[in-house]
Amino acid sequence: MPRHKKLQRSFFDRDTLVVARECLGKYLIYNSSDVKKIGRIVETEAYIGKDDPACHASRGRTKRNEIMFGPAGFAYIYFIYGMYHCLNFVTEREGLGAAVLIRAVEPVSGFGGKEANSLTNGPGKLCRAFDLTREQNGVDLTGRLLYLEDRSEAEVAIESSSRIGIRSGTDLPWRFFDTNSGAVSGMKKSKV
DNA sequence: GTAGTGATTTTCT
DNA sequence: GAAAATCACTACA
Repeated sequence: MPRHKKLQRSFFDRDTLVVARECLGKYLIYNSSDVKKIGRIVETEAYIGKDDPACHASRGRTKRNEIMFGPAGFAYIYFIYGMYHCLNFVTEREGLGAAVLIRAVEPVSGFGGKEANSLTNGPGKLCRAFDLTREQNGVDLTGRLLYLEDRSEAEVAIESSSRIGIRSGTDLPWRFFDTNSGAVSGMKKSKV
């Protein structure tokens, strides 16, 4: 059985909630100039255009969220709060406007020797650690630069809760995280 | 220890 | 002009 299986576009081209849940435990690989950065995904959130007031796509297609309306398997990276970026995986069919927000990963390698959880335990922080900016917006997740690997490890203990950091739609339990990881976010006292 | 607010820029109304 | 899928720092108990 193949140990390091690169995820194909068919992985993303499914129900957003399923993709969000199955992203946990997968490995995010980013081949920047010379350094190969690897992180294990431990926390995600689902954003689905229809019926989701918190989704950027819920108020129609704009230039910023255009990527989300495209085909599955691409990276949607947006700039927020003047200083941070957030990484998403576009899911489902073209024209729907759905994506999975990557909220936290565990550093595996490529982070200057100091692989501390505090480096990547938040949407803005992990983008800073991976050096992701809007230049990577729209990158093909099945290409060579940025992709996911399935390393068929032991099953992940998954838990879900309401999403963090949004003002509407907080009643939807569309946040998924690895209960055994010490790298999940939760800025303040986000009670579960 | 917890709680609150400022930073800083893009994007949309 | 206001809000935004955030984070870090400060104040106070």
